[in-house]
Amino acid sequence: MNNEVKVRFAPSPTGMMHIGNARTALITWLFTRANNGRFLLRIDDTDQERSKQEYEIAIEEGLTWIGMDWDEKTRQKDRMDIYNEKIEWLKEQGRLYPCYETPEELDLKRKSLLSRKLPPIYDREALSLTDEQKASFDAQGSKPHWRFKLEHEPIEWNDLVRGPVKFRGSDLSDPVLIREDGTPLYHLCSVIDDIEYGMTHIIRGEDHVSNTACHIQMFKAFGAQIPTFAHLPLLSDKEGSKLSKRHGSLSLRDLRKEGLDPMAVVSLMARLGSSDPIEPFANIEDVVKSFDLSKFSRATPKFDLDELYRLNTKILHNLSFTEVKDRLAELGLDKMDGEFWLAIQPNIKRLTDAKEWWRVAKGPVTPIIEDRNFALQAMELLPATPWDENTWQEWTKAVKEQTGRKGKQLFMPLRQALTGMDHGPELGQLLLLIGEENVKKRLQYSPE
RNA sequence: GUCCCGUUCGUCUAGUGGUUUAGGACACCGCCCUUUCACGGCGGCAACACGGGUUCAAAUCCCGUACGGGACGCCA
Repeated sequence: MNNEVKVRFAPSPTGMMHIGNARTALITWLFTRANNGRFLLRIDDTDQERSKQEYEIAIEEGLTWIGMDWDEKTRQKDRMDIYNEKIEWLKEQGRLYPCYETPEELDLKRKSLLSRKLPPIYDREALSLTDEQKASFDAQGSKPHWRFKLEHEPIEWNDLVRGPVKFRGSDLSDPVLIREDGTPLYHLCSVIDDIEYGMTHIIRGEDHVSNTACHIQMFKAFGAQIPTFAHLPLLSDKEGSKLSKRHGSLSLRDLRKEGLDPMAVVSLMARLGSSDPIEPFANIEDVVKSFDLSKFSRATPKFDLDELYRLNTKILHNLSFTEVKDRLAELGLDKMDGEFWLAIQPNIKRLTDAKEWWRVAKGPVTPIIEDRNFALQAMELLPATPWDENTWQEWTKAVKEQTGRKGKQLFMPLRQALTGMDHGPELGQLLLLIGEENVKKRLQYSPE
């Protein structure tokens, strides 16, 4: 007997890991780590039709990318024996009953109820089937699907996010637990695994709230202890409507491809919708330390990509060269060194901007020269190599004395000639990175 | 359609009937720093969805409306 916190994240491998899903995953994980608990990654792949291994791989990649890990991993596909065993037990308890309606018939029933302005809840017709009727269906070769018989009693729990939640059993349809082909469905597998793996807390999206009502009765039916539940609101888009995939690249894989730092994603997702300020974090351990599930609100937070990029910029501005070295290499900037990185770091918004400054230093650059004589004059005054950190000052001082230019009149033409741009990193540092050859070439540049 | 949830500055939120000229963070704007941009420092702007009610007193309690979300699958 121990009180160790045990939590799982249970995605179904039926699509790419979406930012909304990643948020739930991350919060679940942070809660576990903040409580020194055990984290289980459970692949809910009972839907053989839609589950794909490539998605399972993408999920693991995505989670790993944002810094998550897991103490254990399981796959529902591999646990069919256990489910079948529990199914038999449930049948013996009389909590499972066979139904012979076809999907079309059920659909018709729902539509009919809806048109009478009634909630489309299953009418339990199969419950009153006689043994003869069932035998007749079986004789005709009809295979039943099986529903869990809910008790029509109040269901209540204290949700860690939503507070006290109440349901009436009669407001819910008896959930189908077994398909016509005999395979178990989500509700069954999920509850069994939650029991078998000793989950103490179930943290998931609020799309599961009414499922929880059913699940609580299933936990009871199995004689298991009921875990603590927490249902997080789903994210909405900037405008406050449903987060849709149309709105652009919102899968973890896409965000990664965009060159975002995973800590930007973590920083935003760990704080969005909570009363703690959204701030850039350099490492996930600090996020764990400050994590508090009770600070999350019931309201639907808006997800704004711009906010993610802002955080990304701030995080980038604090990364040391060793931390970005590999990622720069991935961008083809394997020749960039620490000195270069330090010079351009304050001027980049995204890591990919580094490529632009590399180009500015190494060329090709189209210099902007409005006064050719001035540029040539400046070139004549260039100090002899080797250059060092004082060279810029020496040079501009000489140019100033010689030409009488000062301030913006002095510096802007030099910047434009050297970089072809009117903004950028400190020229003193840039000068060294561009190098004598390029500097001379650019100062002598003439169009055509 | 039915049930459930939500709605406080642009955004995330604090606030559980009087302590509130509604607080913070980010964004935005301004100033300073900087012989560019960025970084940094300082300051400013800015909100209780709407309508009723309860109360001496309401962002806070109740009812309704609007808007948004969720659920109502032999998906998870």
